[in-house]
Amino acid sequence: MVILTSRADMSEGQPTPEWDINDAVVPRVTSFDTFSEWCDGHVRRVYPPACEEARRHASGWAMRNTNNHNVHILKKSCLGVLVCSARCRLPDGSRVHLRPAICDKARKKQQGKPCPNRMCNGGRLEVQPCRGHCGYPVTHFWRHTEHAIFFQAKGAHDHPRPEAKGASEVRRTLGAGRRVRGLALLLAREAAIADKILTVKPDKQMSQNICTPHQKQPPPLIPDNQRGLTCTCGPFECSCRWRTEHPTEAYAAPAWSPVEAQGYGAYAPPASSVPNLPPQQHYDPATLPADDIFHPEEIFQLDQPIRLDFPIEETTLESPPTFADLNDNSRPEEAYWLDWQRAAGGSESSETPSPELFGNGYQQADAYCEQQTYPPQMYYPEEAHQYYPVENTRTSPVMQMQEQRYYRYGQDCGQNSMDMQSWNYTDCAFPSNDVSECKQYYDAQHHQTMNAFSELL
DNA sequence: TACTGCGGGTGGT
DNA sequence: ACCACCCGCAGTA
Repeated sequence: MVILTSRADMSEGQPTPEWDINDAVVPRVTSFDTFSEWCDGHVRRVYPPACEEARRHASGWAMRNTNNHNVHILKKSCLGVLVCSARCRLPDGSRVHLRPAICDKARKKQQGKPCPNRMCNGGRLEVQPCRGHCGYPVTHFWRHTEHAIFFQAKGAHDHPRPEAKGASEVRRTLGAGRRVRGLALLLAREAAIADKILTVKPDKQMSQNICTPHQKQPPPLIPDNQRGLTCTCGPFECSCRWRTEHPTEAYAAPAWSPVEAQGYGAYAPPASSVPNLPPQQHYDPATLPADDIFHPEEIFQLDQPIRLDFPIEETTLESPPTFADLNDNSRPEEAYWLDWQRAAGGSESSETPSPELFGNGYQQADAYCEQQTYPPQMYYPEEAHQYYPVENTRTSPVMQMQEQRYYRYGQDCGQNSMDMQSWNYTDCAFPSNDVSECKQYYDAQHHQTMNAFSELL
């Protein structure tokens, strides 16, 4: 069995192999990266063939298959994130960011549904498209060889992370049900959800997925930096639960303006560092009332026309259509649902606050290709050590440099290392005549990254 | 019902 | 030529 090592362990002092997903031949590697489902920025990774997540081309981002007419390279493009058209805020200051359905039909059904946030005034769900790659959606590329699975991401997501895939899956899996009552039940269900994820779908962990089994850890139901908090107020009423995660400044962010909210702007993605997760809180799922299952995706099943624009009707203003209202619901359910998506989707992202918290920290994403900010803007300088690791650096596994073996679409062939493809910045989607421009920008940003990083060390 | 991968096809650059 | 994107199909869960 191949012993997998994290890149952090092996990158130091090692030459960086250069390859591009489109290279005719890709290097054969002996060490692999740890799987991360939240890759952001221009990232290259190599996973072992046995890595289940890699085999499934898993991603925390909502990636849909894109036909690139290349049977050897699977291409996926980011669908963005489902947000509230009113950019409403939860009590903790964060915003709604759900996972868009991959299926076009299902995604269209999602759009136009009332924002599940009861505190939202007339907001409706809409897809915030990803424009993180030169104005186009971030793309992921997967390429399989006999000995490795190559992954390459192009572009930096300019939107918050959607809820993790597991959240929506679990909601679906849990099936129809009714309501939850009270915080204890909410918490218990959170635990049950995580338990379900870890037991029923062990290969679909939402947190930092590490291919090495001994490194696999369950996602925290409550982020580490919140775990110490205990309160008895409900998630929507609670004003303390999430506070430690977000500095006060986050709440001083200017109110969202429709004019300037065409997008969230450049999103500073967190590094996918492997958190040291404390033991899970344990709740016995068996204690959950079987008929009390909350069914959040009901909001996507509402039989109402899809609205591409979101006119705010008077009645809407007076009585905002919310999930609770539409379902004769009480507050805790929706609170829980949002809490749920935060807990599930935020298992890793909770390591870093959702970027919408930062308000003016966002940059306008209108500049062509300028949202490719490397490094990500430091919203929390004090946590720079956490944010700056390898995720947005050009990374690659260590190769055997002595006897390079290359694959030509699966064919194994020996090759001199001098023939290695160099990183020629064609990973930028610029047309060929714009590559140099992109390269200059990339170079500048890369140097910026290194300088900033070295200062932090 | 939705996810996923595949592939034909279209339109823009 | 390359790109994003649309659509339908089939297999799967």
